[in-house]
Amino acid sequence: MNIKPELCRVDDALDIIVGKWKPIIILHLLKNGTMRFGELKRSIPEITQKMLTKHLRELEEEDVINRVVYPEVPPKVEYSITEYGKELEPIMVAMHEWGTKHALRKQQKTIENRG
Amino acid sequence: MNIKPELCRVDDALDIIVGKWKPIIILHLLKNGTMRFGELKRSIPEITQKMLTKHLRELEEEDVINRVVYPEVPPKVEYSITEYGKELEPIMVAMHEWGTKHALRKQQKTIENRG
DNA sequence: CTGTATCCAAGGGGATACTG
DNA sequence: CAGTATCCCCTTGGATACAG
Repeated sequence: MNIKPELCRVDDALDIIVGKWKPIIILHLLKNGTMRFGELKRSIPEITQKMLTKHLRELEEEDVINRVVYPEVPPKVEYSITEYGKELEPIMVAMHEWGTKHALRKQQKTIENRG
Repeated sequence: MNIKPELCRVDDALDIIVGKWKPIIILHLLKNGTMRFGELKRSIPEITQKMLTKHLRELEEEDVINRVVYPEVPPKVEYSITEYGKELEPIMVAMHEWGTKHALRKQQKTIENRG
């Protein structure tokens, strides 16, 4: 460990990533590049409009995503990951991998306790 | 991106890491290996006893740390990172690095807006 | 289609006092 | 020394209705 705990910036990263649906929003945009509001909504069936809007605004505020409004009727709004936001990918991958192991581990523990 | 958003396990990792003082607790134990309760408390001056206890219990529950009680008076309790918990280090490092950039970026933005 | 506005419940976290 | 026990506030997020 070469990170000094007192000087650590882990929380700065967590502040951006944490939010019930933020990781999955980021993953969708990392994967697809650009998506419309409704497209995201359909990709994440459980999310409410309110939370999708709120999370998107917060991610935009932190320069993780871009928001482009087309002045049409009906409205069309496209969201895309920024170059900067793309740098979150290694973190996502590392967490996904650790999370996969962890889920497996918990599952095995449950089985042991049953037997 | 080879992670399918619908099958993503990022949240499983976040569930373990998120908590006001959890990252810093993990970093201290990654760095020092083994620490006593009071030693951790002194290393994180702002934390309350209640939250330190709560976070330590949760991390123990997830096998990220070990808790060893020495039956002495006064009591002595030692916490240490598990081998499994050590696997969180790459995530911590990745988040710290991104977080450092992000903090710098926000700082520059503030300066721009002042000018 | 892409949002706002409002109300409400759950729980995370702080302050403080007490204990074996 | 290493915790518990209470009380209390604030934020997060869900449900629902409305709007340009």
